[in-house]
Amino acid sequence: MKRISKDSPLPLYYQLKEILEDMIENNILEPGDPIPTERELSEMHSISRMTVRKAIMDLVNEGLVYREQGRGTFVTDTESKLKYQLSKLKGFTKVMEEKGLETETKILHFELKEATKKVKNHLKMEKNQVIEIKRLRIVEDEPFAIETVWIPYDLCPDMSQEMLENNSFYSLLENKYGYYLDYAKQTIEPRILNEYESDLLTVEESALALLFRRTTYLKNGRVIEYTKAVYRSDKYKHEVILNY
Amino acid sequence: MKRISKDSPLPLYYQLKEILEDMIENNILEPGDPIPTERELSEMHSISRMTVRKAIMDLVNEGLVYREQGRGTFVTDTESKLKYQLSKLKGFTKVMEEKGLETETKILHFELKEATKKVKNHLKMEKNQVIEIKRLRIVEDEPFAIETVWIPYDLCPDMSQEMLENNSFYSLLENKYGYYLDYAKQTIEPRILNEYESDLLTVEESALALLFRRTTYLKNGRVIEYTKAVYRSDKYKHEVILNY
DNA sequence: TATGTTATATTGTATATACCAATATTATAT
DNA sequence: ATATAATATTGGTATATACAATATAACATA
Repeated sequence: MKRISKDSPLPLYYQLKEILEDMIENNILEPGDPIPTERELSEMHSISRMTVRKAIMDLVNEGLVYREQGRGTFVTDTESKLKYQLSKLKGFTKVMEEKGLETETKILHFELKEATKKVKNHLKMEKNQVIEIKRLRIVEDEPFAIETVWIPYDLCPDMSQEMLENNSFYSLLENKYGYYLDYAKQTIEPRILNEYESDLLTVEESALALLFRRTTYLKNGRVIEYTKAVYRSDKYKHEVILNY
Repeated sequence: MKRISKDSPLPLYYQLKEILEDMIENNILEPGDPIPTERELSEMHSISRMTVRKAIMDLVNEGLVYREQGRGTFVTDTESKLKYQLSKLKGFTKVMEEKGLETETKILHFELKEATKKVKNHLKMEKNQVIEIKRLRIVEDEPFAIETVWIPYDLCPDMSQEMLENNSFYSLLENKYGYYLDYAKQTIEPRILNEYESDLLTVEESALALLFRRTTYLKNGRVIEYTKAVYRSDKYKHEVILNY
């Protein structure tokens, strides 16, 4: 097992957090299991109990464990973990992956072009160049959604079709460009498919669908994408979790 | 201003938290403003810096303030507060109220009846009696949505139409019955209105709408309501915030 | 004027310690 | 066998202290 190093530049509480996260991730600690007590962890790793508490409180805030005074600290059960994760911003591929579904993406269109006024507005940008990408999302060999994404050219000047074919957009942003995602505003509307769309999605014309519009912000405040996506409604039910 | 009492049964950090929350609520501390430094608060209230930190860290986790090492602690700006609040479970009236819109509710139907199998399933209950309520939601004098709610009779045996006419459902649950709401699962689908619905909503027949199905859970794990609601889509755009 | 340095203020991390509160367990009395 | 009391365990609150990391302002120097 990983151990805590006092020489590491990482804070001690953070190292402990990682250790516990790993154990939960790898099911060494299973949902419902108690984790070692504060005093045990403190002795085990030769760090103070207060430092242990800091690590555990972080995990509580992240929803991985919960505490009961007098009883102990326990790994959150999967049901509640799902509840926690469902209101998070995640890419299409990742969402489907977590449901155990196989996905495929066909890029229908990849173009560097002048931004229309509307798109510029959504992207809150000065310059005029945007990358426009149209993709067909396929789940378990069935066409599922049509996405059109606009990205400010100056934020990803060397983005290519090939890169997108081999990586998810969000992972590119994080790993290649070093951007930190913050949040997205999304609106949902009902929609009747036009001929082009129903054709691509292999449903009868004028079928019902959901239209999502999403504007995604980086930590630095800039808009990194504006996306319009139509999801066929016969195969897909949009689900959200609302916490009180 | 409120002061901290060492004799209070409430923890010191909690009292400080309330004081700061009040100051933010009443705009004594405005969005973007720095709050007093940890050492200042520590001296002002004669409590230790660590206790001050605990109070502030709670506020950070609740999204009311954010911290920058070396600079200070600042009141979250309204934009981010909105972002934080939008993924919360709230009643219809409260949501509209916060947007500054006037609402009205007409109860179309209030009945104690046998639950159908589907409803029983959604409510995860043993007994058969449910209260079925149908309401027309009106915003700024325009019909907006039609809601049908099913509530397990045993959880609210003395619920009456009159009570609902004078209070919001969620506030009744909290204040009259002492139930604690936990979270809700909600699905969203596109829908074409039938004659009855389009009539009530005063839109042309077969207009587009959004159908929400919501199952709400209490802290004790029981389902308190199953709701189906159709919202007209010409006046209403459903908006959600996704955090990364 | 520009640039690097120093001082200062702020939050962040970490320890040691003490006692409190809630719960679980064990021992005891009936 | 069952209730009650005592004890141990576990997380919760609170203090005092020291040093690290970061940001800003003041200052010195080329």
